[in-house]
Amino acid sequence: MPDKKTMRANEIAQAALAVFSTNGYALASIEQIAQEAGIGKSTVYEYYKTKEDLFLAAIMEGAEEWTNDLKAIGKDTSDPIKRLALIAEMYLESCQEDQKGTRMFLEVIAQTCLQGGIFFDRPHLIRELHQRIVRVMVDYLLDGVSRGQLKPDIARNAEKICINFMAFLDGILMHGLIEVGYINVREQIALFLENMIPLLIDDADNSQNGIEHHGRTTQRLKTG
Amino acid sequence: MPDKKTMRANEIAQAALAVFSTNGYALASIEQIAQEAGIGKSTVYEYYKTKEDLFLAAIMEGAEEWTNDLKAIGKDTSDPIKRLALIAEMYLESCQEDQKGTRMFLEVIAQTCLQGGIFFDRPHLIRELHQRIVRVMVDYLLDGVSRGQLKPDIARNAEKICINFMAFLDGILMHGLIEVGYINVREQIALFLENMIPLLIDDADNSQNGIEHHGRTTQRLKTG
Amino acid sequence: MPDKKTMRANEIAQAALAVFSTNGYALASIEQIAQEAGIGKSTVYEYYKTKEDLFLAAIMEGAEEWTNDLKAIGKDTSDPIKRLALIAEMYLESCQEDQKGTRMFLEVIAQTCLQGGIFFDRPHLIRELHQRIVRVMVDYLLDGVSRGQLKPDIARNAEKICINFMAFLDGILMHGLIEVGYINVREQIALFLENMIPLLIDDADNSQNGIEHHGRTTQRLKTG
Amino acid sequence: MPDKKTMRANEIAQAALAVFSTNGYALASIEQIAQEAGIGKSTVYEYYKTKEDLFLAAIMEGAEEWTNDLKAIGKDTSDPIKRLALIAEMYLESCQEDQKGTRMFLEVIAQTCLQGGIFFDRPHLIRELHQRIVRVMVDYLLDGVSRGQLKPDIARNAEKICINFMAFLDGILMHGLIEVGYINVREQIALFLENMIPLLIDDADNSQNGIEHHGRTTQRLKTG
DNA sequence: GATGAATGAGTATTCATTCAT
DNA sequence: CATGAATGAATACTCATTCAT
Repeated sequence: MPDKKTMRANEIAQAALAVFSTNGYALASIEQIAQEAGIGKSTVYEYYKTKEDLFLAAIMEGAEEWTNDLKAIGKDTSDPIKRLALIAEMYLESCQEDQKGTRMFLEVIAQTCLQGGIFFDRPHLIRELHQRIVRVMVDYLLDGVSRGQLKPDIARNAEKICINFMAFLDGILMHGLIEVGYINVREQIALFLENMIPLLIDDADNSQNGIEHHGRTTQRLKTG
Repeated sequence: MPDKKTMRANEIAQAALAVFSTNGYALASIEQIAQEAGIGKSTVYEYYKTKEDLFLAAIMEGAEEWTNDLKAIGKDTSDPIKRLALIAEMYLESCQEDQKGTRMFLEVIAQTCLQGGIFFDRPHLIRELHQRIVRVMVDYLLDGVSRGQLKPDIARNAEKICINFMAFLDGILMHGLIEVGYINVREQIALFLENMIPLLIDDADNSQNGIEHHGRTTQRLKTG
Repeated sequence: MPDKKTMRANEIAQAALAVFSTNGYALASIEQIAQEAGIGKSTVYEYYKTKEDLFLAAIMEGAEEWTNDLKAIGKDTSDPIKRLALIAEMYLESCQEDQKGTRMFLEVIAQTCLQGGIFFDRPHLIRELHQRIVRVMVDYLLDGVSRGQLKPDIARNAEKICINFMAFLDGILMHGLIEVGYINVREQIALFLENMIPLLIDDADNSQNGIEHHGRTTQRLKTG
Repeated sequence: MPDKKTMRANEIAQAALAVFSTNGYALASIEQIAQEAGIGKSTVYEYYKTKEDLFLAAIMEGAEEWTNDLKAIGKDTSDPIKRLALIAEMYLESCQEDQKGTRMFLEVIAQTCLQGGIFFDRPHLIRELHQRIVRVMVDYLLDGVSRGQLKPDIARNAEKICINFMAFLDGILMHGLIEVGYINVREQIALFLENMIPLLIDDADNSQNGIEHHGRTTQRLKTG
């Protein structure tokens, strides 16, 4: 059970996450965050030494959530294809309402590669987060292979496949952000999965491994 | 032959593009841009009324370049698959040295979807740019179909396919930005193309249409 | 008993009044005002959102003082002629030392009628102040009439008379400002009063109403 | 006949007068003035070394006009009372349309008494202008006296009377500026004259000196 | 003689951060 | 522990003025 101090710190990080993801790091002000958290401006500094620290904490908060959601998928189903679909669904949801997820991703990249950005000279922090997430997804694939649900030869490429998958998801969400109403992100993802899945599974083995027909999986995505 | 005023304006936009893509909009100062352009701070204001205007001009400058490069590919070859590979190559190059392209893309998205961002309440500006680029790529696909080089039934999905392609490319470049040295973007793209190409072509027709074997195409990507 | 915040705000407004009346709105810098108030530049902005706001507050501060002084005269004496003399005296004093009063009046007019001035498109703010002052003076006159000290037929013109009186006072103070040492404002006002007073009083009634001889009143003005 | 250079300089001064009187010295920009004059910004500097110089020239231009108008009145009539009325009329007109006159007066005072103002440390320039104008008016009065149209004993006070008259006129015009629509400047002036005139003339002598009845004079003012 | 182009000095305003209470 | 108050550093933008052509 976390002590009071830690709980308060988390509340503030949550508020910060909301504000940072709405306005971006540069345009977000400590005052705004304090208001969002319902506390005084200087109280923020009792918990975080600098705005950078707070941003970092907010990122960690978000990454934690994200990783947990990702891991939860592993418990929901053991069908690797379903897992991919659920991951896609998770990404989709992250941009459905407030787009918090995608926006933070954006901000993280910006702060990592822009000179003067927070992570510009500590890219390892981000790299670690990134790899933690990749690892979970890779494990899903390898798990599928070891259960005989996925083609054995993808094991070799598992990491690349996952990275490409994530890259696509992040990319399409971003394009969705700037083309709201024009690009139907859900359909785009469904199309992607439709093409991707056959590459992963050994069709001959499907019926024998208790994997349900994946037309449904992607169908579900398409119809929301 | 552009007049002096226009040329100078372009020079400044170029300098701005460099600084904005390095530091991002918020952290870039007019002074920096002026220095980069080798002129005085207030001279910038002789050509652009506000920082926002300048950013817009820089974006347009970049988008123009980008679209031209994209269109040039159409003249280099009429093989649609080669065209895709060249597009991928073009994206790759954009992040190889200075990453100007990807960074500006990042900044544009941020300024479009962040509250208080420059394009937040004029998203049409960006949408138009985006669609202009999509259209060129779609034309390449449809061209391939009409020449019988690509499967006829992709025509229906041409736009979605292109958007997914772009989304992936943008996504992987970004991941590449934060995982420099760890992710080999070139290989990731090669893998993506390897899987994508068979979906586009009608294998039976290959030999008859003078399309060279695409193993080579992706091979070239892999080995740089 | 005003709270701390209000008191500080007043202090700053006082300082602003001093600086604005010395340098005028355009030439006064926030930094100067902050120095005058003995605080940091940005502290000013904790109390006033903009320079305009601060100017407005300073004006109100000044107007408040002015109106209070004017009203105090009503308590000092009930002789309407004496009241006029005291009003004149008050104006005189306002330009004797630092000329704060006249200068602010100048600045207010300028900001009201100059395009781009602060009050140019909200003249009602100033009009209200103006009328508040006129009303007090008019009341003095009407009071004198109802007590039988002034001619009954001036009641009809009371407002015009007051406005002319104020106009003259303001005008002569201004001329005094640019002719320091050459124009003796005190004597000019005395002359004006000398001519004005007979128009207000019913000479026949003087002795009966306990009004002292007004030669003295104006005499006092002349000799300071 | 003025050479080309002088004429151009005058044109510019005229344009400056227009802009300065509209926006005030501080808010007027050289560019605006250049535009008003239909020339390039830097051309202004061919004729006037600094903005201050230009303002000075504009003032002189205005003062010249003003003095000429004032002197013209002397030629229009030899009736001193009529002259006063015409002077009042002249002031009135100066604020009827564009209020150029009053605004410049305002600006001159401001620049004279505000620290950092143009005339702050060369008040003699303004004093001289002022006195030139006073002198003309004084001459009118003395002329009236010497012709027996005005009371002999006002000669002693002639200057004071004129200054008070001017002070009033300037004052009422200013009040008119901030109370447009509420104060009827014309009526206020008429009232002032009504009270002033009897102090100047020896009623008994009127018929003998060919002065028309002055009710008409002020009447004309009242009805515009 | 006229001007387009360039610029430095100046100013309002914002905001992360500190500190006394 | 929480915070109101204070502030310095940073930055977009303006404008009088200069100068080469």
